[in-house]
Formats: sequence, structure tokens, C-alpha cells
Amino acid sequence: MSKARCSYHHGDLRNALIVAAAELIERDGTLDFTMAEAAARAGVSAAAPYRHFADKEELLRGVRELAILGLGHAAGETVSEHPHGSLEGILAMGHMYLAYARDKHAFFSLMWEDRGDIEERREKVAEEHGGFMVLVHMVQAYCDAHGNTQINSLHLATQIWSMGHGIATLEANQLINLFDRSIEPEALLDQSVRTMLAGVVGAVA
Amino acid sequence: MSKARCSYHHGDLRNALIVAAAELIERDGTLDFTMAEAAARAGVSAAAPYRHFADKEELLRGVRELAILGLGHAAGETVSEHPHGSLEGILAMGHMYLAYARDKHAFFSLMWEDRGDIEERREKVAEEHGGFMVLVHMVQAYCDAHGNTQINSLHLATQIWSMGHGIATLEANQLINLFDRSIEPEALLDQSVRTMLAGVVGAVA
DNA sequence: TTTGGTATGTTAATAATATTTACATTTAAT
DNA sequence: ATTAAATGTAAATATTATTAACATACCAAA
Repeated sequence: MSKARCSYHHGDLRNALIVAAAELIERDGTLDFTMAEAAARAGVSAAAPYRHFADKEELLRGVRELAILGLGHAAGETVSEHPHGSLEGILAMGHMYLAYARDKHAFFSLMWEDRGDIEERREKVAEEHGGFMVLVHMVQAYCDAHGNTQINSLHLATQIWSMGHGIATLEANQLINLFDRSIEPEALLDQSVRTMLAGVVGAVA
Repeated sequence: MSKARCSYHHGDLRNALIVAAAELIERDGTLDFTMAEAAARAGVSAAAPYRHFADKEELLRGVRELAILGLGHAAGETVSEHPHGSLEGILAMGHMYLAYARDKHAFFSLMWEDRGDIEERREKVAEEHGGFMVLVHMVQAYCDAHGNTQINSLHLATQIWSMGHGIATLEANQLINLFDRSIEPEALLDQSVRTMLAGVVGAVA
């Protein structure tokens, strides 16, 4: 049940709190929501969250997972909307990423800042960071389609991700066009991606 | 005077607090220092900071400026150590950037997150973000040296910055080699930069 | 079914901090 | 010298996270 309280117990408080926190973050564009408000939104008292999360950081970790899964889902959608192995598919991924960063700023930055144990995170990579693997496969398919099989698509995809991530974060902090207002993030990314693919794979249509 | 208290008044408390905060941030790798501790470190009471900063955010803004100036200074050093218009100079800038992000993690991330008024910041761009202009000039010189005068070096420099920034932030959050531990940030950046320069300017030595 | 233990909620502390207030000291301009 | 403005101090306040002590519901075993 993800419905309102029908009794003393909530039934799915852990998830309800994550959702509540996510809503507050999106509403305010900040991570400064209070535990009390998240709890109230889930219909419970201020102390209840501590039955499910050791502290606020742990709740944020839950929100982070949700956000990453959401982005991964969007990645899946995007790839399915474009021809296999196409350049446009890869560019669309970039646009999706920029749009996500723009539309959910606080959400987006929260997503990547995890000071937690690296090995522990590595275990969850497969399930959580499916979005990146989607990109890797797109790059792989692109290379295959262009007859280049020597390429380390994981490296190339990491470069593309880095570029998209860099542009997204700089834009999020109003730095991308601090010097030149005419800069268009999407265009900049498109061009970079084309150049990188062309540089490694060969001429780009 | 940037010395210890010799009297009731400090003499240079504003700067002393910025330095104190910077030290605490570097020491703990976090922005969670307390105003009281920063004040104590500067040798004043917990309320004193409020004579110079409206709130903690404003103090952080001061630290941010200091950090950006520091990076700009490092950029100046770097450019002076390499031949004018050389590829190696540009690559060195990238390495310097990655090293800075790595060595001063909290400092580095603080630097870019400014939700303040964009127009107000634009005014200080010239003085504060000299580092970026250094890169623009390097790219410009590189293009000139390779006989290409049609290039928008500001755009190209922005792409290079984005790439470096993306790699730096992903690495800072342990994401750059989450999938492939063998990835070397420096190598990845070098290769990307070479590719981008080559793609726009022509063959790279 | 009754019973006891565990999980999950509640309300009322506690604690850490940022920030404000009211008052003190110094500096500096007239 | 005198006084207003600037800069400090110590003692509140206020906001939150977090914990403590107690209550209720669920669940498994007798």
C-alpha cells in the first residue's frame, strides 16, 4: 500500500519518505528540506524516519538511488526511440542528460555526490547505473556500424559521458556561458561528440 | 596586519575568517565547519563573523573567490612553463586542473556551486576567472600556430574546460572508473583534448 | 487463540549550530 | 576632546537533527 495511513503503521514508510524527500528537493531546488517536513508529508511524526534511516544522509542516499534509476530509465527510453547504432541516438542521449540536469538541478547534483564506500557502490553499479551501460552499448553499436571493432567503447563512452557531465554541471552553475552568452550547451555537446566519434571511428556523416 | 590580536579589534578579520574557513574545509574535506570554529581560529568570538558576513553562505562565497583566484594563479604558472601555442601547454593545464580537483576536493566542488545572482557574478568574471581566459588564449595561440584562424577559440576552450571539468568531477565522486578500474583520468583527458584539437584544427603532432 | 517479542510510531527531550540582541570598546572624523 | 560608526563580546533564540522513553500493531510459536 502506498496510500495514506489507515492505521498506526504506515506500511511503506521507507519509500514514502524517499518520495517525500524527492518532492521537497524538487520543489525547493535544494537539499535543505527538514526531516520533519519529509516525515509530515509522509504522514508520520518527526522521529519516525529514524526507524528506517540512520540519519538524513542515509535518506538522501535513498533519494539518490531513485534519481539514478530514473535517469537510467530515461536512458532506456531514449535508446529505444532511435535507430540502433545511430549517431542521432547518441546525440539524443546527450540532450536527455542535459535536459535532466536542467529540469532537476538539485536532484541532478545530489545524484553524483556520494562519499560512501566505493566497493559497496561498485556492487550496485549494474543495477543502478544501467544508464551508462546503455550509452556504452550505443557507442559500441555505432563503432560496429562503422566497421571499427578495435575501439574500447567503454573508454569512448566515458569520454562522452564526461563531456556531457561537464557541460551539464557547468551549465547548472551558470558557468558555461559566463564568458559568452551565445553558447548553446546542446550545440556544444553535439559538436564535441561528433568530433570525438569522428576522431576515433572515422568520418561522421 | 594579518597577525594575532594585539587589541580588541582584529584588524583584518574578514580575510582571517576566509582563510580560517578555507583551512577547516581543507582539513576536513567538508563544508560543514562551524562558524564558531572558524571564528575561534581567527581568535574572535562566535558572533564576530556576522560583522563581516551576513551568513555562512556569504563566508563561503569569500572562500570560493579565494579558491578561484588560486586556481587562476596556478593556471598562470602553468602557461608560463610551456611554449606559447604548444599542445603540451594545453595538456598541462588539464593535468593541473585534475590535480587541483584531486588534492582539494571540497575546495574544488565549492568553487563552482554558486547559486548567486548571475549578472553580479558576470561583473567579477574578468578578475576572478582569469584562469579560463588563460586557457582561451592558449587555445587561440595553438590555433594560430597551426594556421587556423577561423576557429572560435572561446567555444573550443569551453569544450576543453567542460571535458576536464567533467572528468574531474566524475573522478572526485569516484565515478570515472566505477565500471573500468583501469581508466586513467589524465590519459582520458589528454586523448580527448588531442582529438578535439585535431578535429577542429587539423592533424596533431 | 493467546502470548510475547519485534518492528514501527508517538511525544518529549537533548544537542549542535546558525543567527540575533544588547551591550562594550575602539577608531576616526569633526 | 567628543561622538558616531565600526567591530567585538557574551548571552539569548531558533531551527533542526537526533535520541529517549513509551505505545501500538503485527507475527510467529505455543
